[in-house]
Amino acid sequence: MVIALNAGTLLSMGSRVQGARERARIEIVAAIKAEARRQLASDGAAKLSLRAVARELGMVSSALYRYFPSRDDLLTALITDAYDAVGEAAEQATAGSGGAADSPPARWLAVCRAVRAWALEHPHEYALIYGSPVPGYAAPQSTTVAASRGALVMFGIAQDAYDSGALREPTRGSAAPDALARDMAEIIERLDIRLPAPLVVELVAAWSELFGLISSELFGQFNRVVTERDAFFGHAVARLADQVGLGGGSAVLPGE
Amino acid sequence: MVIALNAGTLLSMGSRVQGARERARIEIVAAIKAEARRQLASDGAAKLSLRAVARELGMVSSALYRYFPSRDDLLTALITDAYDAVGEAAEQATAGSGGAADSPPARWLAVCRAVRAWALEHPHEYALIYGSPVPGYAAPQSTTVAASRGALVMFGIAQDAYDSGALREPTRGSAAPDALARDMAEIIERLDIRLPAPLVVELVAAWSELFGLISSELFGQFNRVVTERDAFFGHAVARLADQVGLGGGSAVLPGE
DNA sequence: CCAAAGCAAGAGCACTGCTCTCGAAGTTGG
DNA sequence: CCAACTTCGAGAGCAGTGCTCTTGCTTTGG
Repeated sequence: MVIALNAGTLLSMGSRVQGARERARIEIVAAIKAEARRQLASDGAAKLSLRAVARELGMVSSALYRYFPSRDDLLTALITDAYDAVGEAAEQATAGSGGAADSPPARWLAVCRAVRAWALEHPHEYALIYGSPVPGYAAPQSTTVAASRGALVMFGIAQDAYDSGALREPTRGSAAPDALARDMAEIIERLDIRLPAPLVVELVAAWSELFGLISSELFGQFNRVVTERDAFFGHAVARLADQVGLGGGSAVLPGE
Repeated sequence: MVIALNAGTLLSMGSRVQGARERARIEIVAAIKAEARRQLASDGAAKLSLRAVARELGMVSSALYRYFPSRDDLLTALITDAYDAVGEAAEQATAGSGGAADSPPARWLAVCRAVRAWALEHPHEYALIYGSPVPGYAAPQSTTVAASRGALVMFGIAQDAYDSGALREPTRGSAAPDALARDMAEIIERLDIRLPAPLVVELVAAWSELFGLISSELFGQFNRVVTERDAFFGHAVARLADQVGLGGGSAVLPGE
């Protein structure tokens, strides 16, 4: 005896699911993604097989195409999820253990460590988003919002430090070239932050370099070169913090 | 009428090729690699197909297995070649235009630009070596020698600067943790350089971060974020130079 | 209650990496 | 010079892949 709910009501209620059909659909989509993630973790993106996923789920391969029109679409879904996961890891790192009360350098370090930890735990998912993009495949627009989540955390830390005056101007070396002003203005507006453009340049560079450090470790560039990875990463990341004006001078970093 | 040459003589003469058979073999191997590189450039590593390579070369697919026992072996060969290519690009950047006579910061910048330029010209080959490793595949020991070629160039620049006293000690921020001393000693010995361990830590970090910058640009992380890529890269790399003690203070960088 | 839409299943196409066998070439020692 | 030996190319074949199309069945909604 279900009370009549027309489509309009449902739409206005947002996330409420109507029939058993749709309920089954989102469950199946979730099951497919879960199984795909499992195979991704064990064999890597290149060996992710639609047929194998279907087989494991007890369905025939062609049925899977009702939920994901192609293999790349499945991968895109996983990519978006991965961006969300690393973004959430970063956010939780600032929220936890004192959270915003901690000093900006400590939060910076915590976020970097959290991102690295996530990457080490989910190497193939990390490779999916920060490694080489699959075949000729270009990440669709939809992923960009999820992608900026992590960066936003870093920018938030810098914003707090800047607002409280704890940020040293990063004027060492040559200043940021004027050509970048337009790009930075765009970023500042889109992320709704209030920071000077030169600082944003440093932040973007630091964010990018952070993934250089993580990728190098994860993709084997440090094999037989760096064995004390925790110590190396901690030091390098502290230097990145210094580069953007955090943690220099009097502030004492919780060192290795 | 061929003068008798036994195996010993040939071995002692090194690269001399004997029969038409071996001559043909190295030619065919080269042709296979060339065609594979062509397909790599157009379709990416994941779509590199042994059958397609063979087809294009007018041979049957099974014949190809006489030269490369598996697809991964072909990829390994391409990886080694790619490491060599980027290493050579880096070396030529220091050799050309004044070469060692140029100031260390200028050479540093030139090398970074050369590596980036090579990456932009050969994105798929770059992805092969600095992107996510293919499937579950671990790069064999043989690639490590070629891999260190590029890093060696950077270390050489730092060495020259250090020897001539032009290097500022990079003591800003926290010092490198002691745990890294062992790793750095190993690097110093293997690369036959004479630099203090803390400096080597900074160099390794900078080398790693350099590939973060390049990978971010190449793998789409800068899409709709940074459009003035030359300017951004130049600035970020100059800051990396500063980080390792090059180019700070009085030296004037040929800025953007 | 019945048409419409969503769905699973199967067959099938073109492709892949890789193995095995079988003759034809090339190489080498007597 | 020729017989034994090795290397090679070609073909067939296996197991797997992404993806499409058709055929019925079930759920849904007017």
